[in-house]
Amino acid sequence: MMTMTRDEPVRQRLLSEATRLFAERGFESTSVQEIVSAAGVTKGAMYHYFDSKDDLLHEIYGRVLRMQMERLTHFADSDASVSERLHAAATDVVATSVANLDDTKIFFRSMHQLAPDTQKIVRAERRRYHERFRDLVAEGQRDGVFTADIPAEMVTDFFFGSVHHLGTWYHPDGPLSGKEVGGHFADLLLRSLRGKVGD
Amino acid sequence: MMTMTRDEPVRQRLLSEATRLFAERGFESTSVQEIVSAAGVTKGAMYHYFDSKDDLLHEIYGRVLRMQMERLTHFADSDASVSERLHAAATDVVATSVANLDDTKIFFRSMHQLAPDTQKIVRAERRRYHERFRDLVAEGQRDGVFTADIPAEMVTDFFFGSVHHLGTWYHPDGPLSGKEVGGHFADLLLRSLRGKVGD
Amino acid sequence: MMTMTRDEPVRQRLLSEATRLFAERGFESTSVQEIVSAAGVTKGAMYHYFDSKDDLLHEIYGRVLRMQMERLTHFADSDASVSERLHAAATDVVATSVANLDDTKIFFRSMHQLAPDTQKIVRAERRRYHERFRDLVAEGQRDGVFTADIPAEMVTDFFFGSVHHLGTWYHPDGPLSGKEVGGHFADLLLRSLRGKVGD
Amino acid sequence: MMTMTRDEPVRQRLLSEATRLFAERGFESTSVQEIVSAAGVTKGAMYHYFDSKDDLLHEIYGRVLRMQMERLTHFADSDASVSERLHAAATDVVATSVANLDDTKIFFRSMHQLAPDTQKIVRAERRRYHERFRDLVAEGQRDGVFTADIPAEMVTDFFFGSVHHLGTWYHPDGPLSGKEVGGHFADLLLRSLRGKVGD
DNA sequence: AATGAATGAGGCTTCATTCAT
DNA sequence: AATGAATGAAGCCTCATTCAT
Repeated sequence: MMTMTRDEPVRQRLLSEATRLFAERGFESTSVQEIVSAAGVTKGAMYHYFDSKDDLLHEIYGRVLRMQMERLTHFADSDASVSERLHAAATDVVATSVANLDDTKIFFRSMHQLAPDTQKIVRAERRRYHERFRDLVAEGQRDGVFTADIPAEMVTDFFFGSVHHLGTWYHPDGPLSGKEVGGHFADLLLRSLRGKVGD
Repeated sequence: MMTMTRDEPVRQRLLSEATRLFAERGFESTSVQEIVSAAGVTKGAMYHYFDSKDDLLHEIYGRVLRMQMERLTHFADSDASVSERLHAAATDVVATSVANLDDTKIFFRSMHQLAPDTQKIVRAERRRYHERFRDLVAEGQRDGVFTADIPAEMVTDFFFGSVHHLGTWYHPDGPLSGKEVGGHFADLLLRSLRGKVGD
Repeated sequence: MMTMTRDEPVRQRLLSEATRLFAERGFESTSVQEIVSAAGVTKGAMYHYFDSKDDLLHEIYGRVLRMQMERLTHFADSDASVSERLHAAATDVVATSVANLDDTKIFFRSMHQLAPDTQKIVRAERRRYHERFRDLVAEGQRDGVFTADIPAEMVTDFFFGSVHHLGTWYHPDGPLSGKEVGGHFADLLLRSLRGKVGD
Repeated sequence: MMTMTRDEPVRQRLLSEATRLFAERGFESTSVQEIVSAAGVTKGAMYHYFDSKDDLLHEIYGRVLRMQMERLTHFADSDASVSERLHAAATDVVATSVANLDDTKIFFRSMHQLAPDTQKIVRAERRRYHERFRDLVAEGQRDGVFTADIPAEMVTDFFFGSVHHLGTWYHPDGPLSGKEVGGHFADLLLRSLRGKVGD
């Protein structure tokens, strides 16, 4: 009587399969036909839920960005010291990137394939995320906890380069968990901010 | 009757324009027609010098890898201390990546677009480069100069992630030269290897 | 539970919007989605009132033909002289075509888009209308009021070509009203039927 | 040794078949596939010679307009009286329209299917043609040869409506040749311009 | 060394229509 | 009376590559 199928199933399946395929072979090399076949529906169904192939990619970006921003805010706004907050946030973004490795692979590889307008929207959202992280570094620098001899902006780019690169080398069945890699990455970051001890 | 154009010019121009276009809009989104138009020749000319579009990309990878390997070897094999050698090598790869920003943009973005066989060749070459750099880190760790609590392999991936990410944010007309960014990056790397001083 | 919308409004709105859109961009270039969106309903509603997109167009033709036939009959059956009757009928069809310019634009432009069977029906109806007008011309020729050196059939096609062409050049906000244009057209027609006065 | 095949064959065949098909079933209802199949080539060949389906239609319009303008100029610039020149031009445009009935069918039926920019170009060209004809009428009115009680502009629209309508009713295998119909049409036009003799 | 016509496969998208509700 | 998800066919166009010259 009352339908239980929410609007989720088909739409969700399309997003999942698209994510998997885009990560596997790239946005441009994945055909809409492959996506809908994998999701078990027809093209018409896809165009019922999404405006275009571009829109599908846009949704993937949106999902990732919303999640990462939410998590970053959570860690950045805690009561711990700035070192602890930055360490926690850094560990988490690595763990999350590893847990959603397909998203990570797609992120920087496919950004330039988005339509110009869509790209602008995504870049702006991404910029906000970047700035929230950078502010954490800057806060530590202002407080004298971190060395200030390298611009917070560059430190952030330095670190996120490493994060985005995870998709290139990390394998889920390798020896280290995402959390462990995250810990190492956070250590590397924090140490590099300790300044010119013996230099 | 009289041919003035030597073999080089056309081939070179094709490679240059292809590099520029692949960086600007991606490999898959650049048509052979666009490349030859930009180079001022016709398709026939391109297929005279290159086997395929894939081959063109392969050449770009080859050129980059040959150059980077040569430079890395130069710095890694010098007589300086391992710290100095790693610092110099790190600075140089950043400066070189920035000087050839289009190559940097292409590198990780388009690797998966190469034909499987070509890809295998490029990955192997890239692996050798990675290992040479990693060996430098491992050498410092063995010698006790660098902390060994994080695998040299991971440190290398950590650092090269930052390097490859340069294409995403560096602008030639920004405030910092490639050498300066290289210096900062090398500092961050070296410091993060100094180990658990006060942690 | 309580439905306020009567059958008419939605059906009428669909016909109006379809007419407007078909005139504006053509039958084939107008999608069912555009029609129902413009009418503020969904596709299901349209398929409730009409069998198909073709049926919608058919209804438009039917409406126009019924109206024009009715008006022509009115003028053609009056008591006036054949010249007066033809002049009045000619004036009126122009004025009416101008008053319903969208219908006029659609008429000959989209006839061939109708399904074969529907087309046959429309053409037959149109033929009856044409014949009624032609008979008026023929009557005048038989009575010696009009010159008979040009077949009534051709005179009719000559005149209706001009009428159907109105959609191409007439603008409601121009200097002349539909009635005025009708008067001029009727004059041109009647004069051309006066025969070889000084020729 | 020396190739004789001019760029004509394939391109010409494509234009011919497209003209035939557009006239037969309309621009929108004719697929590119149907055109190239009819011409015995593949789609790629068509897109080698034409930018788009729209461009193909544009070429058809161009060809017709160039021809008609040339012929009109020829008749309008002769040494005969204005009546004779107008009669000759009117007769000729009808004969030519009948000789190229497919072009005539396409002309007003498909104009609105052209891309906005293409449409603007075609309309401007068409406008020039229209004005040349109208000037002939105006000249006669100025000279007192034709009655001036109806604007030359409207007389021109009146007449060309009839001409464009030819595609709807004329059949090459009917009793009258194009020249004969042209003569009748020209008579109707000229007579309607003789003014209020006995009215 | 280089051209340019031509292929054939495949890509994204649109759309009229149906159907369960 | 009306919704909206889904289909399936078709449409326009792009493109890497080949080949005769």
